[in-house]
Amino acid sequence: MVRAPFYDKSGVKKGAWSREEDERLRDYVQRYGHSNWRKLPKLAGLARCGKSCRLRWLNYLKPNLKHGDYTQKEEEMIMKFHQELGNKWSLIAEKLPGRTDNEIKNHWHSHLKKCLKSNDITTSDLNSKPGHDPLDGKTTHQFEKSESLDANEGADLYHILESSSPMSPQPCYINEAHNYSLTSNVAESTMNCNTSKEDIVDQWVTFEEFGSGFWTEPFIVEHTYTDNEILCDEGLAFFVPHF
DNA sequence: AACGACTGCAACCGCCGTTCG
DNA sequence: GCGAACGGCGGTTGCAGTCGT
Repeated sequence: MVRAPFYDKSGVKKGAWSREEDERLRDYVQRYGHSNWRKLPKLAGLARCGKSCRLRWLNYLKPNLKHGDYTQKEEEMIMKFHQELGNKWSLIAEKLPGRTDNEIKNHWHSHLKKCLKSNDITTSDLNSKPGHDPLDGKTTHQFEKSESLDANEGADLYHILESSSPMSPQPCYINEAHNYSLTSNVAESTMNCNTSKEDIVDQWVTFEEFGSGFWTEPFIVEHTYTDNEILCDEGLAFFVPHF
């Protein structure tokens, strides 16, 4: 899937990163920060160039990153923002917490571009119907899946967006009153919706209190949420059911 | 089972803007 | 003002895995 590791003529290592290199880089950045990427590999004992280290950190090692399946909401957001911003992947990535510009760009080229093309979506389609599924009634392999989720038109949606990777645990807050949790980076935008900060924070407990089964236990949805409850302005909320 | 075509994605490359001496 | 150093960004590439024949 990735380039095989090799050394260029100046002795700089290229290609796939090993687990050991990842650990070295993560340890160094978490301990000392990354004030100078150019000097970092030398100081961290890595045979990589600074750019490579920076890329690896931003796209893979940085905490709070999400990897893997995109939700329908995320895909809609990517398409909408791409219509507005063009190939400004870094700006689009800012709108999707946990996603990197590289990952969004890849996903766009491998999935969404084809969908958009085959469905012949126009800018007006995407902009004129905020909150409405712009691909309603169209069928591609990507969105047939989504449609099946929303089979009951007008009904509340079940949205479970994956949280951070177990490889990079982060503080996670549980709202006992509503049986879901919010990751810290989206709490602000969610609070703007309909709840005061105190209303939420007082009832949260930390992720550590879950215990070790968190990442292996299946999620059970006990409550449903509308689009508006989940998506507020530019922030995404990540819901985790209460155990 | 074998093989070629296709896909997905991590990583590389080169350009551009900013900062600093 | 100028040039070097650096960070950031978007486009592109390489290749393992998957799919189709």
